Amino acid sequence: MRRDIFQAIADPTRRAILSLIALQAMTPNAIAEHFDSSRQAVSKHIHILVECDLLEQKQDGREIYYHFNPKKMKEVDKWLEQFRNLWENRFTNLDSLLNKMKTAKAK
Amino acid sequence: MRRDIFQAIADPTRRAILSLIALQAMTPNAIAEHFDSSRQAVSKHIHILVECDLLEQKQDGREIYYHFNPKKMKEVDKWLEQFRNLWENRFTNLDSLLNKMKTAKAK
DNA sequence: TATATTTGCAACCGATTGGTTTCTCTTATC
DNA sequence: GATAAGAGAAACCAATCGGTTGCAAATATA
Repeated sequence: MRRDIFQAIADPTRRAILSLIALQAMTPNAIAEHFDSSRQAVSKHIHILVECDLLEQKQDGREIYYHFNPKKMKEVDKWLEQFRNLWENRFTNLDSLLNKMKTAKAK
Repeated sequence: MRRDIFQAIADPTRRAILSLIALQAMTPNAIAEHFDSSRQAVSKHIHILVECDLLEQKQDGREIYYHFNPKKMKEVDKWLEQFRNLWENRFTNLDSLLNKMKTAKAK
């Protein structure tokens, strides 16, 4: 099943894993030590993150190092783009323009 | 139950609703017309978006207009901040710095 | 070679999710 | 006043989620 990046970052544990891996590549065991749940539960989260390309794995003997893939995270930033002008500059967006026109009409 | 904004934007229908409302405030019926599922299903999505402050409602007679709240969406942008330098400028982040040090050591 | 470590995979389970249908309430409209 | 329309609330349901335990495979290490 194909995973969605928005679904991937919906879980707080997965967001915490991403914050960890973004600083340094780690093995599943090392990651799991940071959480209360079992290694297998963490491993399932990692699997989901790999499925949607947020993490990449590099085998080293019997250990697997998981690396963060920033390019994929960029997709969320890209989606946010449509809203960014709404909180950065409220006077240039279409909504306030329409409101202005309505107000002008009403007078 | 308190909702999480990341859980709120995890659903594709809810993301589509947000994109709609960001352009113009709308009533539940008007929103529901854009989707295949029932009005009640869409209404539940709206309810979730209101719960986590992504939407605000303004009553007008028997109609309710839902408005987009950009400030709340800013929270996602804030969370992305920790990853932004990783895709914008790979040479200033800690990871590549450590890699450089490792490479230097190996020589 | 025997044993320990690291990891993934499968089965199972209760809670949550997203959908439906049905109902009630409020507000226009005839 | 009677009827229609807009919207929320509740009950129900199949599917998915996040967790667990148990097991198998591959790789170090004694």
